[in-house]
Amino acid sequence: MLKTKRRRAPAKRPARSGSDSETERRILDAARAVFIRRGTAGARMQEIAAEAGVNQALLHYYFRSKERLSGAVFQQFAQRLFPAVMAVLASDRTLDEKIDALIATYIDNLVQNPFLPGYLLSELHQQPERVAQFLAAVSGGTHGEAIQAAFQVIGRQIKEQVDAGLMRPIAPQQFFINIISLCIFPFAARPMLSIAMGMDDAAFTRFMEQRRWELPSFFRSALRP
Amino acid sequence: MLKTKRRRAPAKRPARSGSDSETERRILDAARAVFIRRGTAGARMQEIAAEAGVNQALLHYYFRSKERLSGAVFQQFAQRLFPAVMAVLASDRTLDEKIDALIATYIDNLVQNPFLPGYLLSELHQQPERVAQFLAAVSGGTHGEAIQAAFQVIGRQIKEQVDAGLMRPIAPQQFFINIISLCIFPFAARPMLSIAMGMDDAAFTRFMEQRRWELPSFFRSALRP
DNA sequence: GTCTATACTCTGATAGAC
DNA sequence: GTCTATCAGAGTATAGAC
Repeated sequence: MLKTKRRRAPAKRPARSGSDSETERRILDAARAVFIRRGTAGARMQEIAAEAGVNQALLHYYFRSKERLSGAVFQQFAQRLFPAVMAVLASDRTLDEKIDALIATYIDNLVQNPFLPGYLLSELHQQPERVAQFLAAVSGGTHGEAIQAAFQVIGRQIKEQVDAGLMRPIAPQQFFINIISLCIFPFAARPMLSIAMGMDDAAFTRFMEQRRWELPSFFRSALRP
Repeated sequence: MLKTKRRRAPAKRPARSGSDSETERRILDAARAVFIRRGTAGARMQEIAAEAGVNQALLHYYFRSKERLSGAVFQQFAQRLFPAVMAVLASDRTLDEKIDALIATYIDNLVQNPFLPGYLLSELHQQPERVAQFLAAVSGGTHGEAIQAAFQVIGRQIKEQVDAGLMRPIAPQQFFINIISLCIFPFAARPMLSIAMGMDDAAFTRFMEQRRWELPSFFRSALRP
């Protein structure tokens, strides 16, 4: 006998033309919360339904499948931080100003969304198909050209500083990754740090406030000639 | 009618007295590989069995449940890097020597286990019960006293340098987290970086070689007065 | 110790009433 | 649009032969 085809054909979908319905928004909010704390693989549709205060069938009515729902959530999260960072990189500010702005942008955003790094890193680590989705989400059709262009600008600005004897040479990639490492890692590793250093929530908050203040000079100092 | 009790009572377990059997080792190797690439929630016992070249029943013969198998794997990974780092922190080297040794220890180990950070961060992020297990694994009965002691030593060493006018002041926690951020984050974020900066495997390797070489002076420079 | 066959539970998804 | 009831498949775990 034949195995039944894995899943049925697509069917009607809610109009979605005008504004998203209140219910749809509630479901998305709940989905964000649950996917972020369990990861896509560990999340249960039932838990999302309960958190949204609706029943499980409605999730499928609005989003058709767990796959699509998790995709929608990932998409939103992937776009959360990137545009602001790109705006800074591509702006016409000086390199020093960009350093300050990058650190402020990252830390201020992540204090609002402390679990974003853990979620995104986990998803990208565990689900290779997310990689393409991430690229599409962040580059919005530009195929990463904007990113490469931004790096060229940074590279030029670094060279100017180096030639003027104001900075030691560093590859733009190392420059950028040093900044985001210092900003993002403490959030991604928060559970580990909480253990190793005995930090409760309040201590972590104080720690990040101090960090937001000290990082710019730490980083600039590192690049003095 | 009664619902049957969730799971049966425990039963016999393999002797495990002497050396681990060849099969048990093969299963653990396969489990490590699968858990690291799918995460605990996303891993399938069947995939582990296939990768080990045995069948699924054997996994339960040796490890009784997915829960225990994943616990054993997590335990091993949690201990992988920590002892070496603690040894450096607690040694009687100078602060400068410790900086070099920490960076070398982290990067050399992670080059061998590039997916370790992503796995550990994901697990700790998604499974709160892992937190206690992690603490137990890394502190091996010392209840974190060794960690706190190591931080006190670092704090004292920093103070000596500061008093001698050789270093700008920094909290030991910020000092340590700066180092591990710069070392660990690029591995944890490798999928993201590969996209954003168009790095293939070879490029990433070159990038980390350069980094291993440059980070010590970058970091020391950051702390110059 | 290792295998095959199977029991049992969970979970995503659908049908159909309202 | 929303709910209840239910299905079908996936997934873990066990029984029992060898």
